[in-house]
Amino acid sequence: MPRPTKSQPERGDARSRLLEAARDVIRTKGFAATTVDDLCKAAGVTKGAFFHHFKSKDALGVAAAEFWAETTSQFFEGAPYHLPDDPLDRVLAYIAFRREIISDDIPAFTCLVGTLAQEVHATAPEIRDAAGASIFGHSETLEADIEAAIKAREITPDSWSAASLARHFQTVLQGGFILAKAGNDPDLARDAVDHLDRYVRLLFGLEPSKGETT
Amino acid sequence: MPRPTKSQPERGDARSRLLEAARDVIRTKGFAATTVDDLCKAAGVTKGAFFHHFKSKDALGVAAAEFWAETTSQFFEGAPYHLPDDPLDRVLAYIAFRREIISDDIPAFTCLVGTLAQEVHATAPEIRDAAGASIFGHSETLEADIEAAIKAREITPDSWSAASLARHFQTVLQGGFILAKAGNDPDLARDAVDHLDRYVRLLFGLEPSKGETT
DNA sequence: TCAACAATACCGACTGGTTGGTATTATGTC
DNA sequence: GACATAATACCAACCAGTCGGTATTGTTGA
Repeated sequence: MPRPTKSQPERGDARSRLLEAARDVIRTKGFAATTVDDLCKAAGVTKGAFFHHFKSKDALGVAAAEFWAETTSQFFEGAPYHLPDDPLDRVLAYIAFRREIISDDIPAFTCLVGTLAQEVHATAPEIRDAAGASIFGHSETLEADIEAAIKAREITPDSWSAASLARHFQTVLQGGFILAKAGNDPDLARDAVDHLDRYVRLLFGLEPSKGETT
Repeated sequence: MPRPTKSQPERGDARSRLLEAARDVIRTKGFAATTVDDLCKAAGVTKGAFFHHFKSKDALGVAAAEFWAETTSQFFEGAPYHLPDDPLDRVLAYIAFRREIISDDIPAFTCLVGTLAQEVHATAPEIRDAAGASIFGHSETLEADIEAAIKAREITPDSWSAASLARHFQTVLQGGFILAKAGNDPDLARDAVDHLDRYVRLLFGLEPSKGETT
């Protein structure tokens, strides 16, 4: 008897299938333009299943943001940029990693919660706050390494903090995603990350990296 | 006989009233969540007027992006950051100006075409391209000053160009808008601009600015 | 071990309201 | 009266959400 495959829906996984569908469809079409039927079709479930697991479309939006926070934090926890002994090397490895995972498919590398926050910031506070928690929660995971790098490299920030710089990483990434979408060109996101790399090296008094051709 | 006021609609201005309404409503609710009736109500016109001037909702989206491009380019042409004699001073004055115009009302200072591009990048190429033309058209207006600053300050960019740095200005601004929305706090956009200011000063070998408290 | 029951998961037809868009008519201007 | 502009009335498609019902899984007690 063959084990059930992932594409063959199995009883009990409708909720997670819907969340995965939401992650993919909303990044492509946006939240408002995505219908409940779109999500059901993409997940291979019916409307009954949808409203069994989520009391409204907005509730799915919140759950999708939370799902994104969980899955991405696991993904980044397991990523190799934590390996270097030197904290600044870890910070630069994070930036290099973020550059590497920019693929050719725009919806595949852009940020669900950035999209959600942009779209619903004034109309659906619960979704906005869940999206914000994901973004700022992730930036907080960078603060310790930045703080350690400041100490290890013996620099004295003029008027910025580890927390502020960590948030700026997200700023540049989110902005890079917008430009990539506007220009329909993933290279624009890569350019953004290259400038971020250069900024951090300048802040810490390092030589510029060689590999970039912005 | 009193002159007609702006709030009293006059024959012939339905189109521009709709474009102004689109600018304000779409920045708040997003494009997909904004209905044609929303726009008619905000503009004080009827549906007949809407579809007289725009053959579809998407056509209005394109026109709104073009309207944004026109009005913002006029706004920035008339702004005082062009006054300094030194080109790098003009570049830094641009950044300072962008910081100044960040108000407390998020929809009032965020970017219509960034919102549009994010939302419709994969579903409405005409709107996306009109939005992209606005963003990249604006960044191109900065290139001459950056280029002149490179020459005047006799620096040799390691692997960046004036065009790439000009685009990065838009990256940081767009990203700052996303974080401001996600955190529901305009200060997050101001922090982004402060980091951009610091980056440019570092690139050109200047001392950090004093006034910031990021 | 197994019936009896309960809880959970899921299905899909249906509904009431909304949406983008159209057809027709009215009005002001040259 | 010809033309652009704009108001009214209307429509078919679509939307989020409901509801009655079924299938599967879990629990309980003898």
